[in-house]
Amino acid sequence: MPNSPDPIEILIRRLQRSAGLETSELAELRNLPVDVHDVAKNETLAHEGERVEQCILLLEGFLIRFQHTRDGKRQILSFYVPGDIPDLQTLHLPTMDHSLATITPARIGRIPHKAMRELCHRNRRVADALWRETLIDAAVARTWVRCVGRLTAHARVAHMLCELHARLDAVGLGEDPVPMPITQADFGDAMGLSVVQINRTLRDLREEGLITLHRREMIVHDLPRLHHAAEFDPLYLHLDTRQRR
Amino acid sequence: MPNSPDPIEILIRRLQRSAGLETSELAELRNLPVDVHDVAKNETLAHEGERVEQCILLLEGFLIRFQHTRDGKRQILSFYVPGDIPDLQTLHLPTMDHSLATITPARIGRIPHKAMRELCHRNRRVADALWRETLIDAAVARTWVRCVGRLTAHARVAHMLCELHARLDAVGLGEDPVPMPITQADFGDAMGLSVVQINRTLRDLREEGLITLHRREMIVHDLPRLHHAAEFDPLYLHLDTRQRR
DNA sequence: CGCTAGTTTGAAAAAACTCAATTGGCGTGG
DNA sequence: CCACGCCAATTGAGTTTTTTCAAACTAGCG
Repeated sequence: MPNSPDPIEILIRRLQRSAGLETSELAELRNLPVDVHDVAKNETLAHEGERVEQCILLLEGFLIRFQHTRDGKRQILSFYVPGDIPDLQTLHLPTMDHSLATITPARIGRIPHKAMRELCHRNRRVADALWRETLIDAAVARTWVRCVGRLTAHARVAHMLCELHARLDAVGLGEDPVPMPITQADFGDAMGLSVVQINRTLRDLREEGLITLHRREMIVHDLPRLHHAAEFDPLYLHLDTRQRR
Repeated sequence: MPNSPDPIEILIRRLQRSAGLETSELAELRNLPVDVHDVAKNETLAHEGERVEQCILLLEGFLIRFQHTRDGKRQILSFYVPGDIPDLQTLHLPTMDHSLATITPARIGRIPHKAMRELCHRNRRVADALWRETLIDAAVARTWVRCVGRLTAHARVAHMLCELHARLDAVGLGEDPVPMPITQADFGDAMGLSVVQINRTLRDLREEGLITLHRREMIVHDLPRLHHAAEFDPLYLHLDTRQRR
């Protein structure tokens, strides 16, 4: 795996999306202890019910958060892309109410809760920036509910692709071809659809000239029409602080 | 409408679920300015896209949070019961990415963001307790995704009833008959089902001897079997800090 | 070169939706 | 006090969407 940039710089870039932190605050962030690991594909990083003592900063690769049903079906609740902190909520809810797993080989940084809590208590602006990150994570989950509950299969799949594209774009991975190492089975478990339905929907989207998915990469042929098909409004991602709409 | 207890006491009781705040911190909370209003049924309190400057503390009645689809369908994202703070996330994401409305006559307290932010910056334990509340709200949304995405209609409806029961019970409203002023159309919009399907599912649950819904009240005949039918595990509500499971 | 994970397709079955009509409860105005 | 009107609940029936099952196909990888 290629050398990543300094993990803390990835965190800083994320928080600077909204926070406008000062030099002294950046210095504090740079003092955080980060334990970097490489993890294979399909490894579970934290199990539902488990109590965790550190947060994960995703440096490279893709993660999913999921729950199971009694009959063994899986519901994916979010995808995580580089720069995300998938379990930041454990800072105040240390018991996992879902599981976290890799879907690609990944590089992660672990930061102990203790260090993060101390930093938050020393510096309210950093705390607020982190709080804000957890709120965006929540906004994504809410919009996911609308997507699964009320959109057609066609719009649902398009919506997920729009969201992933927007979030990847925000970390500089939005240029064609966009990395999209997500199997059709994963898409199905994310949108509450069967693999068969996902396959047919992706074929429709391809035949409409919106996107092509091939070899773990996506080419977006017509983003405005894809957005329209998905009823996608990026407001809920709160990607910048400037007022929209 | 009958006189409520002091609004701030309702907030304090909520935060004390987990926080164990000290006398001085309670005094600070009691200094928060709260503007109490009565609101009629079916009033929208905040619209998607709007920027808000205060938080709402729900004192009496039920609220919903929802989004629309292009063809006018509605997806309810959460129900709120007395004691909840339905838009606490606006403290750091002031632009609403969904709407908030009453489904019953309600009494609400409005607390300016400014006062809450100042309190949070003076007192990190209060800030952490509020942060934790927003994280639980997020956990509820995530579990809602699993519910809508992967459970059968039968389990979905049962799950929603379990959640409402558990949350109402946590604020002392869980004794039979449980207040449940939610129409079948609302249930449908919440679980991504049609009214017809909700009606038939509720009939099934009644015929199985699990619950009776009548005149805006619910009687729970067999809570353990209802939990089982719903695949309900209250872990995600993080209702107490003691370790479960 | 063969294995495996993932994709693709067809066809029948199941779940849920829509449409349409009816019923019931309750508040309001006469 | 009763009739009307409205909102909500209920039921039947036909249709649509999506699932399930089964099988074939493809591509990367050891």
